Amino acid sequence: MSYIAARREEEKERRRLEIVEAAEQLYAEHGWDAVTMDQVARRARLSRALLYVYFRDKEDLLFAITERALGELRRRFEAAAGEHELGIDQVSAMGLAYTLFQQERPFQFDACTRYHAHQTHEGAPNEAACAAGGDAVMAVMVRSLQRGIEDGSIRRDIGEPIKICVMLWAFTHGLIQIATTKAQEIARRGIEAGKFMEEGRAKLRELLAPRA
Amino acid sequence: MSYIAARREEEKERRRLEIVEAAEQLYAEHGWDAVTMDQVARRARLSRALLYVYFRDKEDLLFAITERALGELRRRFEAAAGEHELGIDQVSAMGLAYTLFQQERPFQFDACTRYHAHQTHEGAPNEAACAAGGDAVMAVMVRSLQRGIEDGSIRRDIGEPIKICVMLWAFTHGLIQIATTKAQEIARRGIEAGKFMEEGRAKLRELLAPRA
DNA sequence: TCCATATATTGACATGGTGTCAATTTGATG
DNA sequence: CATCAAATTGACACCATGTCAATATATGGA
Repeated sequence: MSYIAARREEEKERRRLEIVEAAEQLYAEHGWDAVTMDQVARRARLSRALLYVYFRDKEDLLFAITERALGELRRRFEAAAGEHELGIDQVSAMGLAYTLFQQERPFQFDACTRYHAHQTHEGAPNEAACAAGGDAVMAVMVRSLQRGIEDGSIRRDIGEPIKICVMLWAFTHGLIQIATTKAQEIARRGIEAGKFMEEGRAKLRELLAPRA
Repeated sequence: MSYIAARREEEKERRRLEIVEAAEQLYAEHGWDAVTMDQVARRARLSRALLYVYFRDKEDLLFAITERALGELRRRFEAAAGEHELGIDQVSAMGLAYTLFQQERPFQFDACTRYHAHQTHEGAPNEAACAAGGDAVMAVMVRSLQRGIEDGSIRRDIGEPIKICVMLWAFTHGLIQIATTKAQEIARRGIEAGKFMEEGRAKLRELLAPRA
C-alpha cells in the first residue's frame, strides 16, 4: 500500500529533521568542530550508526544544516523586503537583516561562512540542496535590486543585478564576519561594533544610490 | 658560552622554519584539513613527536603559517603602495595585490580566510604573532589612506582611517573569497571572474573617491 | 680522554573520533 | 504464525592527535 510507504517517508523525514535539529543545538552550544557524531546521536536518541543512514558523513550533515540556515535567511530577506517600498530600502533592509541573523543565530551564520569558504566539490548529497538554497536567497535580493533600478532608487548603470547581488553578499558577509570574529581587536581600537557595521551598510548603500 | 647558545637558537629557528615550510608545501598540495602531522614530519625529515616541541598543536602550526602569509601580504602591500603617488591609487593597488596574492598563493589566502573566520581565543602561542602580523598589514593600508586624505584623492569625510581600513579589508576579502570559491556558480551565470573582481574593486574605489 | 649534564630526538602508547558491516530487532503482510 | 524488508544497533578497523618515558647527541669540565 502506498499509504504505508507515504507514512514511512514522513517518518523518515521527521527522523532526519530530528537529527538535524539535534546537530544544530550542539552546533550552537559548542561550535561545529567540537561536535561529534556520537553527541548528535545521543541528543537525537538513536545510535551513531544510524546517522550514516541519513547522512553520508559529517560534512553532509553540515550541508543539511547550512541548507536550513539559508532557508531561514531567505525568509528573513523576504520579510525585510516586505517592509519597504523602494528597491534600495529593501536591499538595505536585507543588509540589516543579515546582521541580525548573525546576532540571533550565530551558528547558522557560521554555517554560511563555512559554506562560502568551501570550494564546491559536488561531493556530498546535500551540497546541491545547499547551492539551491543560496540561489533562492539571491533570487530574493535580485528581485529587490531590479525593483530599485525600475523605481529609480538604485542607479541605472549599477550593472547586472545578479552580479551586484553576489558582490553585495560578499561585501556584507565579509563585513559582518570581521566585525564579529575580530570584535575584540576592533573594540580595542575604540571602535564600537554596532556603529562600525552601520557605517559599513551605509557605505554599501551609497554604492547603489543614484548620483546626486 | 653564549656563542653556543646563539647557534643553538639559530638552529632551532631554522628547524622551525623547515617545519613551517614543509607544512606550507603540503597545505598547498592537499589543503590544510587533509594535512596530517605525520606528513609534515616526514616531509621535514624528523619524527612527528618533535613537531610538538616546536608547536603546541596543529592549530598553533597553522597560526605560524598564517603569520608568514600575513608577512607576505604586507610586503606585497608595501610594494603596491610604492608604485603610486596618490593615496587612493596606493589603496587601489593593494586591492589588486590582494587578488594576485590569492591567485599566486591560494593556500596563504586560505590561511587568512581561516584566520578571519576564527574567533580569537588567545589560546595558541603563535596566535599573538598572527594578530601582530594583521596589525602590520593594516598599518600599511592606514598609511596610504591617510596619505590619500591629505593629498585630496580620498574624501575628507570618509571616516577614521583605521575603521575604513578594516572595512575595506573585510569587503575585499569577501569579494575575492566568493569569486574564487564560487567561481563555478558565477561562471555558470555568464559572469567572468576577472571582470567581476575588477568591477568590485572599482566600486570600492568609488567609495573612497571624493564626490565629483 | 672520559664522564656528567643538558638538550634534541624518537618509538610506543593512550585516547578519541570516523565510517562500515554483519547481525539483530521491528513491524507489515499473507 | 511465518516471512520478508526495512530500521536499528553493537562491535570493529582505521587513522590522527598529543604525550611521555627512553634514547641519542653534543657540550663542558676533570
